Amino acid sequence: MDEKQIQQVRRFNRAVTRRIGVLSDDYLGRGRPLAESRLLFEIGRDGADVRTLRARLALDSGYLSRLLRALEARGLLAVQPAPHDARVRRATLTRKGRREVDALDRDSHALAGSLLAPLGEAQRQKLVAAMAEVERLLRASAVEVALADPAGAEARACIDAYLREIDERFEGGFDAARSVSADPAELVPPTGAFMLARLDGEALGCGGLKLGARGVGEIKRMWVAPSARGLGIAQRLLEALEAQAAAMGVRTLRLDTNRSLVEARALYARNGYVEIARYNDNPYADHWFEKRGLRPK
Amino acid sequence: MDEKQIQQVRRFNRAVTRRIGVLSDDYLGRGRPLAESRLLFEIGRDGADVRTLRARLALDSGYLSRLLRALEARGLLAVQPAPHDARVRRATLTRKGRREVDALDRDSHALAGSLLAPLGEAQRQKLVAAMAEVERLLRASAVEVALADPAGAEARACIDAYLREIDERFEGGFDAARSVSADPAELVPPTGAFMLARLDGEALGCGGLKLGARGVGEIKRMWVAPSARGLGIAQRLLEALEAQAAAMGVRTLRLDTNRSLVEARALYARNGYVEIARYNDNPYADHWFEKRGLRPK
DNA sequence: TCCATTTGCTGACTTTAGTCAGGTAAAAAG
DNA sequence: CTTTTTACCTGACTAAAGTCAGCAAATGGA
Repeated sequence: MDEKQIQQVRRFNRAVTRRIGVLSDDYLGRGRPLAESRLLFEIGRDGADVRTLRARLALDSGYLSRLLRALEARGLLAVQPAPHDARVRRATLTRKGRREVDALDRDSHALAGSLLAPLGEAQRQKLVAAMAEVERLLRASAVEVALADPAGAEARACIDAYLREIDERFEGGFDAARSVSADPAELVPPTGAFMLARLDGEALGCGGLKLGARGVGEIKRMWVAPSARGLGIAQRLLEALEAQAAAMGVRTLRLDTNRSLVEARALYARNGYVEIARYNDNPYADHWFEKRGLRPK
Repeated sequence: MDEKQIQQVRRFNRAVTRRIGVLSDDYLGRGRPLAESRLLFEIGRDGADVRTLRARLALDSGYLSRLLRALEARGLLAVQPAPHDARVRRATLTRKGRREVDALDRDSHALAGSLLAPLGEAQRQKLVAAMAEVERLLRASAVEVALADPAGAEARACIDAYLREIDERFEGGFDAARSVSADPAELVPPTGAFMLARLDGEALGCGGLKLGARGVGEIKRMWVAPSARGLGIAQRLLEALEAQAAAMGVRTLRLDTNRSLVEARALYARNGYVEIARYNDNPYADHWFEKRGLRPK
């Protein structure tokens, strides 16, 4: 990795945590402990389960409980058992609590404004654009790709979303029964593998690998959530699948795809897949690709 | 101000404080209080005066003293009177302290690397470029422009730097005695005004205003430190001087400039100054500008 | 039905961060 | 040669943040 790049990231970290960190502590403190402000903010207008809050704010159970009691005592929120499971408790803001959150919101707004205010319009636009880019790429960098159980809840959600999407995009829709199989049961060792991409624990992409005979494997079920496209996630899923395939003895990877999936074709072409003749009778496929010469690293 | 811009800044703040803020606290904590880590880092390999540390870290005198004692007790640093002034005390790292800072340094390096690692080279380059842009513009946004005493230490330093620079840049050098006067004494009310631009308390730009007869004022001593150019500081100094001039009854602003100061001419042209005939006998001036119709807002 | 697990709460801590009111020595000002 | 200011330190606080062990209710599976 380039040393200059790392130096720039470090300068950025220092500059931004100083400027923004300190400012937002001041702004959002509002005379109340920061942890309480963050908690109010995180509960938000719709309320939230205590366990969700614990996970999102990474707080100790005891500490969080105490914070909730303190805010409850001041009439900012109420905690009740959740309807579906009485062990779980749900925190909701009172009217007074919502007013407080509104005030926090205004402060956060003012903080953002105070960063932009000294700049001229041209500089503002540049700053905002650069911030959007940094945010986008930090999101991309936080995505984790890992092996997962294709029968698990997250995997099923991804696969369902994938099937719904191609049913919409393919001319004439899509019926899994008429296509080539890729059951969850096939996508586990020793007959295959399955990868999930997660951001902050939420699954937003997947890809499957199905092993065939004589060192040939097939890529199936490649999908990325629409909200997360353009972050290079498909690329990383593909790389992970290739590495996994190679480790499982695959030397040649194949895949088929529909003419409506333009981005997918571009992805495969970029990664050294070349178009070949039809190798299966999948009625939904219009293009067939192959990449030879995979090696375990 | 554009609401969308503010929303983007807020999203950025959230994303960055979550991703980077939390990460760097974890990384740089290293089992020791964060304040101590920051202090070690700030002392650095060359050591630093205690008062400098106090200013840079914005710490209470007593608190800082205690932090220094704690690190001293663990043999990480030594504090001695400074040679030139025995009230001032200078903190320097011991060998053990330097090893600690090296470790912190490695961690910070690793943190930066961990942000870049999941990305491909193209994304990395984009991220690093966007970070540099954000950092640059946040610096610009943190610059404060305010009236200052032109005889004060900071102002004198800026004016001296200005004179040295034009002595270098003008063909044949520059001799203040042969030019039009702009003594500090003239640049205070009621005969003038003086503005300083500061970043984190450090002066890095100035501009003077000298009042003449019949609502005519003259801009003098416009200068920005080379390290801070390209941030739009001159623009903000000029705007501040114009506002001040208008408030003091000026309706027409003039200035002269040397042919070697190309950026300055562009600045004035951009701001509605039009070139006029020679209005003084300054031997160093090659261009004369004027802006009419100033109004107090 | 019983028992392990999950979820959240309480009490009793510790550590970290930060503030404030003096006090002392050195240097600068008068 | 005083007086004032500067720079730093110490002691005595407080508030915020966080940790840990143990407990009790609800739940789900054996």
